[in-house]
Amino acid sequence: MLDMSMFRDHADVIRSDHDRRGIPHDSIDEVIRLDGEWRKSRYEADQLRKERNDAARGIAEAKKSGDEAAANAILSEVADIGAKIDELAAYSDECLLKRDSLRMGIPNILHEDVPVGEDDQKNTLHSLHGEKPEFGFEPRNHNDLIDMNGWVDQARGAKVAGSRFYFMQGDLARLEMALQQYGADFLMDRGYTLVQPPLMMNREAYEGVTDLSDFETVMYGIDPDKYYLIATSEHPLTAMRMDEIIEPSELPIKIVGVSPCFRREVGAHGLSDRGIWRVHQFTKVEQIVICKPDDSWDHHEELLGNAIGLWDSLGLHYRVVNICTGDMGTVAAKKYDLEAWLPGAGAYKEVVSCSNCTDYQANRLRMRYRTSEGNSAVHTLNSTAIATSRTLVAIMEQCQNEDGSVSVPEVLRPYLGKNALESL
RNA sequence: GCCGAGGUCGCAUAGCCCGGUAUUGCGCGGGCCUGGAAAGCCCGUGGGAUCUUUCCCUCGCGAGUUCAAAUCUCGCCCUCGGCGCCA
Repeated sequence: MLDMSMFRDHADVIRSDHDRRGIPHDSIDEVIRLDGEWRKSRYEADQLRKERNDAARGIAEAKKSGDEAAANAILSEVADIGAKIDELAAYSDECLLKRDSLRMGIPNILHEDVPVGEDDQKNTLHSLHGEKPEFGFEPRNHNDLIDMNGWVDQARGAKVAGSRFYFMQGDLARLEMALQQYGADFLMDRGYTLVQPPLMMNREAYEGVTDLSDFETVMYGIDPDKYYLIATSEHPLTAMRMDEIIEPSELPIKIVGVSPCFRREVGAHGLSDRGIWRVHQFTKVEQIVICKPDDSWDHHEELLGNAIGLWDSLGLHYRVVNICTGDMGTVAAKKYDLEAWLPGAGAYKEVVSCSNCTDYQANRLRMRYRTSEGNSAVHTLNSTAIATSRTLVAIMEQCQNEDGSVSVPEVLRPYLGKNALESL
């Protein structure tokens, strides 16, 4: 959510950002109008409240000196003031509520480096990493590899839960655990604190960190308790400090979170999605930074650097892209994706997403830090380190052998105690 | 699940019985003092509006009673403690 000062003093910045995104200005104008209405009615109600408070003080004085007649005189003068205040207050509350629910839907201001374009075809190449693997045979896609090795039981996953649920088993499950451990160790070495978050959140906290439409398409809701299963540990870990005023000495807060992630994946179907590339549940090692506004762009590059260091150490081939305006979403001001090469699919596909959300989440979460000029919103950033299911797919496809076995990346061998994944 | 206690400004606290301007300490920021510091003293330290001067709101949340609610009434949420159940 953008700060109100943006609408009052720099509406032109929001308008030109909407132009870059190719969306209309209606909501901006309406927010500004409602803000004016709110301020006006709020001021009038405040004046009436002042009258009432003055009268109440007068009555208190009169009663203290035993002058009942004077007290009653004041009382009759202000008899109907309460009703007037209620009426104005109801109107001003309504304006405020409308203003802010509209404001929640207005996206963050994009960084100037964000390329303009309508969809992911217009994302720009940032860098290429690792060697594209060459095979002396026709490489298989990961779905064939998990089937022939018995590593994932999709049919029984569908039976006990539903489509896109799965049982992961044997050496692939061991590799999954190794990735979690390795990813967490990698980031702890770089000064990040390991945190395991709650896997469910309440609505209020969740609204602080995500696009509202995600409640329909992404998150699972748990009734009757009104909880939501987290779609990523970014959500609880960012909301962790909501409603807090953070001492500057605590900043930057650097966290590595490890958790299962739950996603409805509404609308995703099709043969190309078979396997574990797009599933309802996976585990993710996530990087989180909460910092002072002036430092956030440096931290954004740091998070990208960590992801690159981690993926380079796995020996995989991938590229980094700079996400364009049309592919950006509501919350981030700038986003890099890492896209791993999948030889079986013959394409680069998204495995890491690295975002600077500036003060957008912090404003909604009322998450501030203390400065000598008062309290000011912090900036929040997040980046995938390892999304296990997709990393497993990249490893399977890039490190596969002709017999269908899969070589384990060097750095993971100590965690598994073997050099290749064996079939079940 | 049952019983009990509690939720007040960044933290800690007083006020609640008996309705009438949110108390004090710590921390933090600024100032005075100093060669410099410490100590001491003074001011500030939640949100908002504003004619820049003042005003309004804020005591877990919401309703009610009242001229007036941190304070009284009702409902809800959360935390802590005890008991029960439990990986």
